[in-house]
Formats: sequence, structure tokens, C-alpha cells
Amino acid sequence: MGAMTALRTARDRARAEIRAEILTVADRHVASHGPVDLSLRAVARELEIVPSAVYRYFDNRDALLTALIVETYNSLGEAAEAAAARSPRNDPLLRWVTVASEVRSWAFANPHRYALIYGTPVPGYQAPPDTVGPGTRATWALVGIVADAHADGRLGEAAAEMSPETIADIDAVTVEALPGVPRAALFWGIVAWTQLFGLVSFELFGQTKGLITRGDALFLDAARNMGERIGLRNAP
Amino acid sequence: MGAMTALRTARDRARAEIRAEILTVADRHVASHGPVDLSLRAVARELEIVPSAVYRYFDNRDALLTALIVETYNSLGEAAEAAAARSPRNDPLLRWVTVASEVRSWAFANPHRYALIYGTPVPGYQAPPDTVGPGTRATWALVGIVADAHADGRLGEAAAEMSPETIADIDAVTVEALPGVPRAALFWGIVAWTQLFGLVSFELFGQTKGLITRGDALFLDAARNMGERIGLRNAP
DNA sequence: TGTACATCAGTGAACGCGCGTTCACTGATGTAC
DNA sequence: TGTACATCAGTGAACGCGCGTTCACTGATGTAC
Repeated sequence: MGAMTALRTARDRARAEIRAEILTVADRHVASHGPVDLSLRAVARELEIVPSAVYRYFDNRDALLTALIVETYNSLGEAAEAAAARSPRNDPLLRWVTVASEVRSWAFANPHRYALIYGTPVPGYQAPPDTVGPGTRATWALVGIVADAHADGRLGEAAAEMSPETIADIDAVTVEALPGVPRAALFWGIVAWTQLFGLVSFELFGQTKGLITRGDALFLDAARNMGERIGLRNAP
Repeated sequence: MGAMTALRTARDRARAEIRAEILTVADRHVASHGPVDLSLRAVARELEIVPSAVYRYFDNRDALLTALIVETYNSLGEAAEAAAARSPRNDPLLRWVTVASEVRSWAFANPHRYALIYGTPVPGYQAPPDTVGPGTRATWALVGIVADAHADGRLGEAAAEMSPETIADIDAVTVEALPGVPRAALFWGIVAWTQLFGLVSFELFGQTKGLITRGDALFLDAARNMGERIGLRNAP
């Protein structure tokens, strides 16, 4: 009778557990076969449950996909945040390279999961707003390094030629979320962001075959040189 | 009797025409629904032909996909090469921005075709070697600008910190295909290449929503600033 | 030029497959008094 | 504490769908002599 803490009844507890099990199996299916081939029936089969039973936990296939996407964004986000947290704040350039490398490592360890969130959107699937927050965690882990460097007085000069339209976009971010961070630093931050993810995607999706044999080394070099453009400095 | 020029008999001519029609319809299906949903049966239906008839022209679905991929690479490649050809060689920086913009425009005009070649690979599909040549045309249009600039003495100094592994990868390209082009220029060229395609993918796949409102302006700014890193200069 | 045979495009039916989703149901768990 | 009713997880069968691919066939086109 007395109200329990989080999960009240046995039914509720079982419900949460089974929901988690469904997600785990579905996630494993995505990880090994890709999001397009995710099948409700296959997940149910593995759980030794009738397909229609899944509908007690998810409205339909898209809802399951959405939950997976959120989970996946959070997985990458946590990895990036942890890398930022464990690398020394007094060496922003090293931090930048470390977090970027963590993103790359995660992507190579989870190629299909990476494709789920950064690849071609699944046809017919519309991402609901729930995914936006988790979707930006990894990005903000990188931006946070620039913000920290600026706060610590460790952000050097950066130069960039920007059109008025780009300046407006950048100011919209800095004024709200990053007061005082120079425009050029954020500009190069955005450019570096697209570069790093672009390189990871190219490698994972096979565009660099025959050209780049040491993707890991190139990635590190790219991250370092782009970090310098942002104005991040080595520790003295 | 007398040998005709290219297409000898009526049968051969009809064969080539119908093959082309199948490709056209399939290409339109990819353009409107994406590569994953491409269906042999749907293509046959639209051509008012029985599904099995398609097998006279393509061994299976993968062969059709491969032909489409080659066609699509060539379409983008031609667009990029045309842009390079029509922009003045004495202004390498402008040329670079022009060709890059052409790639972006093509991608936005053909989002599903872009996804076919630069998005997540279709599950289960293995690209045969035929696709490699056409797949590099757009890239070489960009690299060619750097090569031309170097040949014309219009390539400025570029600086980059590179690991030995990256230097080895870069030298493997320059020695064979771009003799004399400085390492740092090609390094920044590769970085710019991944950046530009990364930004296009991010925009098309929805990663910049809520952050960037003027993707066109940002892209131009990114292309220009990266072009400068390569050492490309404005015309005097 | 005419005939006999070979090639090959397209037909029509069938194969086996797996999918998402619905619906009426049963039995166990939870709630109110 | 005990009983009557409400909730809800999971079942089992069925729906309608579209897919890639195979195969024996027909009839038209092409080739050799």
C-alpha cells in the first residue's frame, strides 16, 4: 500500500524491465544489421514473444526507432562528455583532439549506430522533437571546450572572413549560449565540427578507400590543425 | 551484311534504348523515394513490363543499383567538371568556391541521388570496382583546381602539422598524380573536401536544424576560408 | 532471294518470404470498499 | 481481511501487402547457306 519510490507495483517494475529488454534487443539488431532492416517481428522472435505484444510497449515501429535514436545519441553524448571531463582543462587543444577522437572511436566501434544518427535518415521516418536535446550532446561537448578555453583566457586569436548571414547565425548562438566567445572561434568551431563528422562518415561509408590508408592519423592531424584555427592552444 | 557503326541491328538498338529507359525510371524512383525503396517490380510496373523482363537487362537488383550509382557519380562529376571549366583559371580561389558550390547545388537539387552515393551504403549492397572511377570525378575536379593553381604559380604558402603516417598517404598521391604540389596544400585540400561534403550531408540529413538558418552563406564562407588555407589566392 | 535454324525479348504463373498492424480473447495483477 | 470489479500484459490468428527471383513458354528478329 504505502507509496513506493519510483516503480510502484510489480507490474510497473516488470513493464519497465521488459521495455528495456526490447530496446536492448532492438539496439543490438540495429548495431548488427542497420536501422533499415530493424523488424518488430524479429525483435519479438528473439524475446520469445508474440509480435503484437510489442505494441503494449511501443505504439509502432517508428516509436521504437525514436527510442533507439535517443538512446544512441545519449550513448555517444556520454562518451564525448566523459572524454571532455577526464582531459585536463588547461590544455584546450589536447582536449579538443581527445574528444574528437572519442567520437571517432565510438563511431568505429558502433558503425550501424553511427549510421542510425548521422547517416541517411530512414525513409518515411520523421524525427520527433524529443531527439533534439540528446542529439546535440556530442556537439556541445566540443563547443564546451571552446567556451571553457575562452573562460580560462586560453583562447587565442582566430581570423575568418564571414558573410553577414553567417555572422547573424553565429551571433544567435553566441549571444544566448556563449557570451563573449569571438565569432571567428565559433565559425571555425562549426567548420571543424562538420569536417570531423564528415571525415568519419567518409571513412565509415567507404569514400576514402584507395586514398587514405591511415584514417586514424589523418583524423588526429585534421582535428589538431582545425583546433588551432579555432584558437585553441597547447598547454605552455 | 555491311557492318553498321555502333548499334548494329534493330534488336541491338531496341535493347540499348530499353536499358536506358529502365535506368531512367529507376533513377527517378531513387530520386523521389530513396535507394532503399527501389523496387524492380515498381520499375517494371511503370514501364508496363512484366517484372521478370527486367532480368534481360540486369542480372539482379544490385546490378541495377550499381548502374544507377555509376550514372549518379557521373552526373555530379560532370556538373563539377563543367563548373571548373567555365570559371576563370587565373582566380583559383573563386574557382574553388564555384566548384564547391556546384556540388552543394547539385546535392540540394538531387537529395536522394546524393544519398545514394554519399549516404549510408544500402544494406547488403557491395559496390563493385566499376564505381570507383566515376566516384572520384567530383573530387578530382576539386583537386584539379589545386593542381592548376600550382602549375600556374598561383598557389601560395600553406602550413600544416602532419604526422608521418599522413605524410606518407599524401606523398603517395602527390608523387603519382600531382608532382610538385606541396604537402600542406593537399592536406588542407583533403580536409576541405571532407568539410564541404560533411556540411552538405549535415544540412541534407537535418543535423544543422535550429543552428544554421543560412546554410548557403555558411557553405560559401567555409569554402572560401578553407580554400585560403590550401593556399589558393584571389586574382590580383 | 528463299529457307531452316538459332537467338533472344518479353510473358505469365508461381515460389517462398517477411513485414506492420488489428482484434477479440485469457488470465494474471492491482484497486476500492 | 475478503470480495467484486477494473486494468492490462501477452496470445493466437488473421489481414493485406510487396518483394526478388525462377522457369517453361511464345513469337518475333537475326543469321547462315
